[in-house]
Amino acid sequence: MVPDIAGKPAAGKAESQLRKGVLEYCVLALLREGPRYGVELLETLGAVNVMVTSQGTIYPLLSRLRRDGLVETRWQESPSGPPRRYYELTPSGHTALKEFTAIWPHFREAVDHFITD
Amino acid sequence: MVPDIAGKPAAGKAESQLRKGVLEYCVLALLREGPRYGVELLETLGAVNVMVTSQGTIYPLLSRLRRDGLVETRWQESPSGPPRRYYELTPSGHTALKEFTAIWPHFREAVDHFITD
DNA sequence: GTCAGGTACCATGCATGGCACAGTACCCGG
DNA sequence: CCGGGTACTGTGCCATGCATGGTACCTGAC
Repeated sequence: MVPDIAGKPAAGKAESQLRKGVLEYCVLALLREGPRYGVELLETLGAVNVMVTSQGTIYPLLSRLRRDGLVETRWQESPSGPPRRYYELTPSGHTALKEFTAIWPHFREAVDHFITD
Repeated sequence: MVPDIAGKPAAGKAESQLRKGVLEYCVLALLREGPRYGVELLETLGAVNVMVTSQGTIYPLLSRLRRDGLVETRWQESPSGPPRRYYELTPSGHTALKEFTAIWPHFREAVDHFITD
């Protein structure tokens, strides 16, 4: 067993719920710039405080994306260490990402509207 | 049985997941301006497209808020129709709302950061 | 060699929260 | 007294983040 990334011990309940349904699209967005593998995605997301997450979140998420045909994968040797599974956007993945980027601004402004009196 | 608010037949999967963990605080935010009852909250939220939801969402949510001590309620007669249960923020509710409004900007910008290349 | 430690991946089970569906109760007008 | 509108409640499903507990591979020290 390996303890998850050092950082903070995972955020509060609210953050966790916020990530639901967003993490998926953040991952898709990262893949827009080229193939990435699991741990790499985990670290890139973790670079932004509020998106810190764990392997227990990322891998099931990536499996779902693969199951739903939004990404494709291929194994590739690592220069040092075990082989890595690289994830890559499919056309469906691009479409899903575009749909989200279209919705997100509306959602964001809706929340702003209610939160800021 | 009563069909839910006319409007659209509920949005897509993505919207539904986005609402998770946000709806709760939108409701708290609305209560900041004074006591409101269930159907009223439902309509106010529904005025913003992306927040359209149903009784099946609102009432369990309100029950949770009450269970967790974030709101208090009192019954009040309606000028026409069955009595209404009015919801009101407790100190805990105010605190929870403030915590969320502190987190939300970070979250919003994190998503923007990833989504917009 | 072999073995400890780091890297990378995977599977199971839980809690949460939105939602569909179904039901109850009250009030009014005809 | 009864149909329709208003308002509230409960149950069960599903998706998702997360904790937990692995497995497998590689490298370097000894």
